[in-house]
Amino acid sequence: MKQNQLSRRERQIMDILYEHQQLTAKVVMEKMEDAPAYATVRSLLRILEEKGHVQHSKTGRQFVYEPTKAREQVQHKSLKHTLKTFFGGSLSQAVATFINDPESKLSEAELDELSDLIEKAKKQQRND
Amino acid sequence: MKQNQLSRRERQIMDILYEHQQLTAKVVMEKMEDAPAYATVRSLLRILEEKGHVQHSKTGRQFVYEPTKAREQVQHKSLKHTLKTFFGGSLSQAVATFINDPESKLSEAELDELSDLIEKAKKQQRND
DNA sequence: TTTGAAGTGTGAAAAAAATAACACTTTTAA
DNA sequence: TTAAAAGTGTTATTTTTTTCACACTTCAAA
Repeated sequence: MKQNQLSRRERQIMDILYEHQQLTAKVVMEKMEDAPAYATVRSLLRILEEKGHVQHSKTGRQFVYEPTKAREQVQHKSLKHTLKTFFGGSLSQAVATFINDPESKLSEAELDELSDLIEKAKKQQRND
Repeated sequence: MKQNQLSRRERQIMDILYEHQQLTAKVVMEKMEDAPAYATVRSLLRILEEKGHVQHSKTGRQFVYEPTKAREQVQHKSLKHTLKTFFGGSLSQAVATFINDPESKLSEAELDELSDLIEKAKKQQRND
């Protein structure tokens, strides 16, 4: 089976693992929406491991699972997909949506950080 | 079945529809990776319509499909999910990743647009 | 040193998803 | 005005996913 074609449950678990990096089957289960039985979660983790998406290490008698690919390798791809699908590929459109959402409430610190990033990028560009 | 629990193929088709807004079954098929038979794509579209994710109108004898929910209603949610899963919920972390990627090559115009957005957000915040 | 608590492994049944054949309908152009 | 081209609708089969019961293993403490 192809790498990217995760099923619904597989995707759900991978997202949880990427968010938290290292978890036991039990904790994964607790974080799942509409969680199935514990045995089921373990099965899914084992399948994900067979497919090479996940690896485990032992801590005492427990298995601790984590994604095999570093978050960094996946995050950019995921962001790009969201931008492509919903924002015509435009980062600024996405930022605008986010900023304008009353829920998001960016802190002043975060806004400053953003300014810095953009200033740096502008300078970078002038030097090319 | 629950709204958000789209299957792999359903998700794939919805993404294509959100990206392009209005498409016939044939064009959806062309845009699918590992596309199945035409009949299959039509079936999936009909299922998505039954579930309320998609609607169609007739143009001549063709059906033209589009998502029922406006892109705007969904895009923010999608972005938020990506930020949560891969960037600890931080917009600036995501922007940083994107800017630093050599592939992304933001235009000067886009950088300016971003500056503006952030300036406005800062002013807005001071007035709260 | 044994028993039970807390883990993991296996395999098979049930449910859901994916696929496509075939029947039906509408349009168009010969 | 008819036939064939280009659509859509239905339904059944196959494949994949999801589920979990039960067997097995390991550790810890009585």
